[in-house]
Amino acid sequence: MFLQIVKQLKKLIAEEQIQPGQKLPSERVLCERLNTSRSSVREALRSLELLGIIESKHGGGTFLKNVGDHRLIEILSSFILQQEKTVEDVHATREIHEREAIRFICQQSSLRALPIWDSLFTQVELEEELTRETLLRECIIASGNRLSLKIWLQLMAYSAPTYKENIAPAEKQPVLMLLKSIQLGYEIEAIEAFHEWMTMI
Amino acid sequence: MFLQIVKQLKKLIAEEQIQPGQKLPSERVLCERLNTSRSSVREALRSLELLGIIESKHGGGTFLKNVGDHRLIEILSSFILQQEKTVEDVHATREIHEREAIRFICQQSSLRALPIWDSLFTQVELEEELTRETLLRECIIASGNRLSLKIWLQLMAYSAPTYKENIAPAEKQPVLMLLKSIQLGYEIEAIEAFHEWMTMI
DNA sequence: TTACCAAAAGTGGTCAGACCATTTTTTCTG
DNA sequence: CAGAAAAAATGGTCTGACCACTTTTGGTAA
Repeated sequence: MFLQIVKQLKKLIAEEQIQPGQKLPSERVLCERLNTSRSSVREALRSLELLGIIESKHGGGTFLKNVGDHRLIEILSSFILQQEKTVEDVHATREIHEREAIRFICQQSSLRALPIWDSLFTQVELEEELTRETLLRECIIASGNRLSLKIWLQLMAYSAPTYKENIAPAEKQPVLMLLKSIQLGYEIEAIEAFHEWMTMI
Repeated sequence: MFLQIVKQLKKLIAEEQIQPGQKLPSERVLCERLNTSRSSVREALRSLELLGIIESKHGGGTFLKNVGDHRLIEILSSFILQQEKTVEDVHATREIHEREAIRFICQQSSLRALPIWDSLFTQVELEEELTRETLLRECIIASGNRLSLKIWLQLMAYSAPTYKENIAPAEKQPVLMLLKSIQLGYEIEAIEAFHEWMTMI
């Protein structure tokens, strides 16, 4: 019956045309309309909340969340990680996503034209605060693959704290090379600069 | 507190070393051990059940399910895969892992020497049963990154049924090229053959 | 002893009610 | 009309109860 209530809730959301951000009927109303008890309704609601499909505010109500905010991929990633998290594999897999993002950007001239590259270039030159994590995240965001980004974020959680530190002056050169190569579409050079920089850690 | 209980349950499963198929403590025991009420424990359990992580049998108990049986993918598809972009991302991410596996193998002569390549080569030539899925899986297994394999297996669950079909005679050529290129360490050629083959679908 | 069956205990499924904390709405007061 | 106080609504938690089903236990008969 619990799964049935989840289905009924999905149906109700569709029928009532409840949009993201809007409020769902209260728990007490739901258990009347679905002809069940509040406990059962709550079990279904909490399940949907774990998935990030809805959000409950104490005293306020239950709201439908934005589609993009779903935590499904996050949960999926965290479970895949839990099974096999050999440190080397986590790093290797994270780098897989980083390298492919850079490759993809080099191949797509439209992505290389994004204002982000100029911005990053300037940041490095001016020695503003910029971490490895930020830089790599921007690369993957620019690649436009949101799933890859979500997976990378999960993998990143395991990586060395070195990534959270600001980029040291000594590292400026390879980073600049990396950015310039990406911006010009030099795939091979970008990946090599990327490798060189990665192995400095 | 509900999310906290989910965490505590995951922790408990890890600490007690409960293996897939084994029984979890009963709801009444859990709410004592976690110092909470049965309702709260049930809300957490039902959430994990919706994800397919556990399974409750009426009168029997609650059991930890096999990792492969998780319904994460199923849930994922029913909730977010309705969006075009998301589907594209899944395929793109799967191909990221496939390409990087091939690249890595090409670069490591020790991996290219694995007997699996001769075996696959023979299978294609003899027109034995061989699916795209099997072939790609063998590549990723050979790359030695178990985490990448796990992620790929999850993503593979979405892919077209075409992957489950045997490789047609017309496709033999690019597949042979792919295998030969990998075996010889011709990275560029391998990836191009791989692309050519992928786009045939 | 062994096989079988019934009773008992254990367990998840559902429900009802209560109380609390917080937010929202209404009402009252200046 | 504005602001504050009261009331209502809402989610969060807990307790106890009963039901349906399964597992275990114990005893009885072959």
